[in-house]
Amino acid sequence: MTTSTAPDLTAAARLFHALSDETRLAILELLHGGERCVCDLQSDLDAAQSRLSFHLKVLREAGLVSDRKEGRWSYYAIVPEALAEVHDLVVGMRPASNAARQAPPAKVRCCD
Amino acid sequence: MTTSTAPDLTAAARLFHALSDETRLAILELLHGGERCVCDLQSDLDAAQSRLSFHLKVLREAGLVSDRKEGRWSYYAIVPEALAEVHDLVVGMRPASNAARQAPPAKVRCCD
DNA sequence: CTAATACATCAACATTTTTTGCTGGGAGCG
DNA sequence: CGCTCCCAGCAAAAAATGTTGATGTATTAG
Repeated sequence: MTTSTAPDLTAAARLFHALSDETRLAILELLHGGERCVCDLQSDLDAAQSRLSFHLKVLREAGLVSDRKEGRWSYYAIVPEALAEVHDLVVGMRPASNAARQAPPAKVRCCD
Repeated sequence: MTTSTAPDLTAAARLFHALSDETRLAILELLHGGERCVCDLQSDLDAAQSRLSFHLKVLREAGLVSDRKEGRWSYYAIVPEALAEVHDLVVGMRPASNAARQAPPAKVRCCD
């Protein structure tokens, strides 16, 4: 109820930040089809291993992907819940449909 | 459906980047209720004018907000279409529901 | 055990992004 | 006009990011 639409800007910013890089979006795109190990991504994206590791870490810390170790491989996958959260954030931003023009009326001084 | 899921990562990254900053998210939150002039934002966010100007520029160039000049004020407002675009991007990322585990099967060498 | 593979992590750098302070222009008031 | 207010833009400093190469640690093969 009182839960105004102020859902922790910091967390939101972190999520969007994780999505704000081409390499990371490319990774997510590859993960779209399902789990992948780092070396797969490495060859598909033709990116240095340490670079991928870095970006995967960002995605992981943002909660957007999960990692699972099996033998000597690490499999990464998208965390649907995180995307759902992003989804909700975006939806929550839409102006109240007919968002009253906030009446910029007879103002003489703006900031008092 | 030739619409491959590769909708220009660059454009997507640019949009998400604009959303990846707390100040900018705070601005959007204020604009949620409708149009606002810069000085309103300035007092509400307690941020330096030039700082706001900078962030508003980022949001504007990303197409997320529009600006309208009236008298000596500049009113900014959310561009719903842009949010819709972001929305679509997020939706398009969801793994194919039961995303086949991509079968990480009997591998001996990973990257050939 | 030794060697090779799959990854994470670290330090050093190059780049980019933000912040801050200042300048200037357009708009309205007295 | 002269003055004040609103706001964009720029230069320099500060902070955050991404890249690269090297090193370290499990895990598995021979």
